[in-house]
Amino acid sequence: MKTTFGEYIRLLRTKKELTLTQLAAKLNLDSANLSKIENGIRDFDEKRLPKLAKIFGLNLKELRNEYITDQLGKKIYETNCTKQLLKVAEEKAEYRRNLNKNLQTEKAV
Amino acid sequence: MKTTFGEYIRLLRTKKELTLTQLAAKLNLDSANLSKIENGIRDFDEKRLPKLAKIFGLNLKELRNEYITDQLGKKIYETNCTKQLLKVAEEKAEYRRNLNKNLQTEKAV
DNA sequence: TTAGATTTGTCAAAAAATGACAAGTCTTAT
DNA sequence: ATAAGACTTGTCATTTTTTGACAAATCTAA
Repeated sequence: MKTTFGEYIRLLRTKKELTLTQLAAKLNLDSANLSKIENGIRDFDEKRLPKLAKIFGLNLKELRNEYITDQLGKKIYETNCTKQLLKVAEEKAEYRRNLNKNLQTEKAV
Repeated sequence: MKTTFGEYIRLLRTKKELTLTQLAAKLNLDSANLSKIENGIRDFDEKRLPKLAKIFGLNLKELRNEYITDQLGKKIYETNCTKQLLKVAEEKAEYRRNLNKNLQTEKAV
């Protein structure tokens, strides 16, 4: 998937020939806001992922992966983060994972 | 730098032998909150980066890079994003950059 | 113990995200 | 041309999240 999450939703929606109003109703949200989501003006709320998965018969885990990569991609884009810096960010994530691991073993003692 | 941004601040602060109260004053914030920042309970507010750079005689751009890699690293950590998914996220960032580029040229027409 | 440094808890204020609705544009069928 | 439906845009109240501020606790060294 090399689109934004909003474009992805639009793709799913049009393939099923649903209108904004119809899909919005299924998702419990306003069609105007869904329009903004598809157009990248607003974010899709993570708590609706299970509903979205169900509506389109998608695997929730995979959908969530689409979602988090979109979120991260957006942040990478917004911060103008180069590949080089992204590597540093990944190392810092790794560092946090280790911090957490150490906390766990500490607790065990 | 393979520490969190909070730890980094603490490092800078102790190297200069400043107390939380002293540095907090220079940064225009509460020492209790600075403590939380150093301990990773709260985030450092981006708008204070220029002040922070000045206080410690750091290059603002480099400091900002430390900051955004920390922010991204935190998000990568929190979302349990694997390296593989991170690659996807980077591709999506690239996609957004192209979207934006096309918008610019469209405007020109 | 006491003083200073740091941490933790809490709450109000500020900021950001979301929901809701009205009014607009755009397209298509008649 | 216009009427209907689909979509977009603007705005504002509500909700949620983040931040600032202060009190009280703990910790540490003299």
